[in-house]
Amino acid sequence: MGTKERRARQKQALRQTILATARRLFVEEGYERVTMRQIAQEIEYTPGIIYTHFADKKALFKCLCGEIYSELGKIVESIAHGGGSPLDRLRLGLGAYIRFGLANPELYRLAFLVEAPFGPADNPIQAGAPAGHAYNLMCEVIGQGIQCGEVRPVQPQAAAQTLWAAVHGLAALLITDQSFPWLRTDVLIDSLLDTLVEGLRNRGQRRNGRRSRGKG
Amino acid sequence: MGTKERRARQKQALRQTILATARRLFVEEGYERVTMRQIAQEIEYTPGIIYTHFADKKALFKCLCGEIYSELGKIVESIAHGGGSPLDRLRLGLGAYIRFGLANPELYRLAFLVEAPFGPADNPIQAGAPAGHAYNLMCEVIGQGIQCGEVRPVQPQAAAQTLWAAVHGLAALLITDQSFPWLRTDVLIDSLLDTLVEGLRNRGQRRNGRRSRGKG
Amino acid sequence: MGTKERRARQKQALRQTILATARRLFVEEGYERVTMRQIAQEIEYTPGIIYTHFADKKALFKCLCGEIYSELGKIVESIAHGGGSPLDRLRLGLGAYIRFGLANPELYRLAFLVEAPFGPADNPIQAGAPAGHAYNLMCEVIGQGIQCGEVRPVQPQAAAQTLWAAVHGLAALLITDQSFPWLRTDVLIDSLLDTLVEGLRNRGQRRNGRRSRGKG
Amino acid sequence: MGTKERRARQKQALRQTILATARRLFVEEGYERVTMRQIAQEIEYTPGIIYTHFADKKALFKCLCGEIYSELGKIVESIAHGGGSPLDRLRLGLGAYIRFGLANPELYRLAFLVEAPFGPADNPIQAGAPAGHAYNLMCEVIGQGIQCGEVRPVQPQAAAQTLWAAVHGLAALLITDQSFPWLRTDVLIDSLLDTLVEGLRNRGQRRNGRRSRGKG
DNA sequence: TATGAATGAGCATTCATTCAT
DNA sequence: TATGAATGAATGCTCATTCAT
Repeated sequence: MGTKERRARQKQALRQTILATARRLFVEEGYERVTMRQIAQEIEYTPGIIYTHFADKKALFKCLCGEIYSELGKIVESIAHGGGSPLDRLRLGLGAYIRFGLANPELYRLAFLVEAPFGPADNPIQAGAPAGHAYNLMCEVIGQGIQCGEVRPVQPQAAAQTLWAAVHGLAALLITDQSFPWLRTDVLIDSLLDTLVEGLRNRGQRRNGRRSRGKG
Repeated sequence: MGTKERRARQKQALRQTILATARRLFVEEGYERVTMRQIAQEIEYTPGIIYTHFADKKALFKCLCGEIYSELGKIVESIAHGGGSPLDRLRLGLGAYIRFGLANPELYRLAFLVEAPFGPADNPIQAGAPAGHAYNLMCEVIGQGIQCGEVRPVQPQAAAQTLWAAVHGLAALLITDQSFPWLRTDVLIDSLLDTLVEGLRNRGQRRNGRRSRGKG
Repeated sequence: MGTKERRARQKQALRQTILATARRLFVEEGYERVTMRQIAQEIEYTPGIIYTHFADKKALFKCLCGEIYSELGKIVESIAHGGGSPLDRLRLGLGAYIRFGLANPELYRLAFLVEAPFGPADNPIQAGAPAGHAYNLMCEVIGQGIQCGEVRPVQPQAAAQTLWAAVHGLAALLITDQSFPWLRTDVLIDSLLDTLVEGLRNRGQRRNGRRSRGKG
Repeated sequence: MGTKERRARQKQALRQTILATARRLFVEEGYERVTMRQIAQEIEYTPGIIYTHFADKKALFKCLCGEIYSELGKIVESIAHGGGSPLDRLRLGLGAYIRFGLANPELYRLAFLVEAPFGPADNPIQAGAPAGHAYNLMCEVIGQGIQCGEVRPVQPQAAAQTLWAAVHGLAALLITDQSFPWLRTDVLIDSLLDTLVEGLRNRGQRRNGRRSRGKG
């Protein structure tokens, strides 16, 4: 009989409803200001029901974060694994990162801007393989760029952290600070990526840097 | 009567004490986790006294934000008005921005990270003239750089917003995400500024770009 | 139909399982701290099932108490009916009482220590015929002791109540107060029984009773 | 001005009211079943007020226990320090103990029968100097009795623990089990004390006491 | 018979805020 | 001006119990 299945499906659906509602509220109001009662009320259940799906408020929040890190990680990876020169792939990946953040401001805020209730120990950002993996990929790609002479001889890790910081900054400000007279998003993204990529590019004074020679 | 004056002075002093204490606490623990009692206890008064200076907790917080925007703005300005080539001044200013943020993670967090209990409507960031002024200055300096050939022909506003975003990103991540295995702060700041400045520098194919000539 | 019987048997079995599990849990954690869910989980059923056997938590608890009084009563009886002089039987019975209590601290606690959710009105201790029976036996044995000259001429009821109180006290304290630096259980039991039995013993009208002779 | 004093007095009065009410409720219903709300309602204040006098529910309870241990300890001490032979003093002290328990059944219940929310670590019974002191005194008095030949050669600690257990048992049962057909309190106390004291008394130091002869 | 989703009342505790003094 | 007692509403969370299936 399908009774069991239907029940399981319904339970899953409710779980999703809880997650979606919580996600929205956390984003709108911040972790601390959202109450379990509020979430319950929004989904028209009693608070207790949430505890049949998540151990506590923190667990609910963590679950949301996990989802997001995973999504973001996958996107970046898929691009970094694609074709093109290292700097091209870097540019694409960073662009995808920002655009994902801007396309999902709630998620991005949730994952990187909402004050997390985590101690440094159980921060899912590093525990989460996907995010860590994406970071490692960036280091790799930068290393490849250096080897093939496309990228200045920088420390790959420093560069990777730098690049991440920069794109995070743009995403964060655009999401957070909607009252500032920002230029068009496309313009800003291009401007940032131009600056970052050109700032990393090997200008090949001594060697045969492709670009500079091609242009010179 | 000097009595009145003395009283006014005392009141001002108390107000400052409250602000200083609140700043420290908000920063150490976050807006939500700081209680009025905590502040009062720290200054060795009763909670009620705070309400003779500020309407409520939110008002106290807003007042602090205003102060911070102002401080940051002044620092950046002072450097941008100094000597050196445009890119040099830019680099100095951006570095000062990050370093100020990292030296005062508390304030920075307070001013730019989301814990604020503000809706987008009453965010004091837009009201803050000082911050706006610093932004205008950056545009100006970039314009000067373009004119003297040191900087690629970019749109000054786009570049200014881009640069701010990048340095904000680094400050924000370093402050927020203490569980990530960051490299040394100095290395990261230099790496970021190198990338940004080089990414903006005119590679002087025709003219005498300082850097390329010095190295070539 | 054997079906009906089997069902009845199964239901009985489940009831026993519930009782056994509840007994263990109540004892390990106390009435208030045991939850119906906990019991249900332990027997691998859902909480609802308990309500098909017992009206509510209180009823379940009462049922357990009844069982316990009965067990204790039987043990004491069996010994009192055995052989030996009255004081010997008394000593054996009292010892058995304490040892039963200490061997089943859970049950003892359940039956005689205050965690019960009963008002004085519906305390099942008075309803428990078995316990009462054991008490009557004690009076009888003491009477026999007096008659045969082994026991001082005391009021049998007073002595019986006294003895019960004393052994109860030791059992209760040892069970309840595990933080006190008690001596070895055996030592304490012997010490108590020595004192009680000697305190009751007739000091030798026929034999060389010390005191009476010393005084005479 | 007496304002401060009056306030202090009022605060003390409220504290006493809280203690008295809590004591009554804890005794009537047991620690777990009493809620802070209940106490608050009873004294016609909001729950918060309790927390201005006691850190939490546990602290409130501990405070009550402390009071009781102290009272009991003092009573026993004062008697043990009085005049008379060791056994006389012992008898008086034990009697006082029971009578205090019966005269203050609520307190006694609170201190020794209510299921305490303490781990073995922070049980005030041993931390509490008064109770511990009383116990030491008993050992001492018993030791004196042995030395002067009034008491059988027993292990003082074992005897002390035994005696305490016995009187506790009587107090506990009389308080707890009001439905049993107990004889008159006086009769029971005398009966118990007779048995205990005679059970401890040395039977014929100079002559042929059974035990001493066997050993001598 | 047994499930398990769901409830509703309740818990200890916290805190911004008020107000008589 | 400053106090501090007191409030009232809220918070995260728990649990005995119910009931459609």
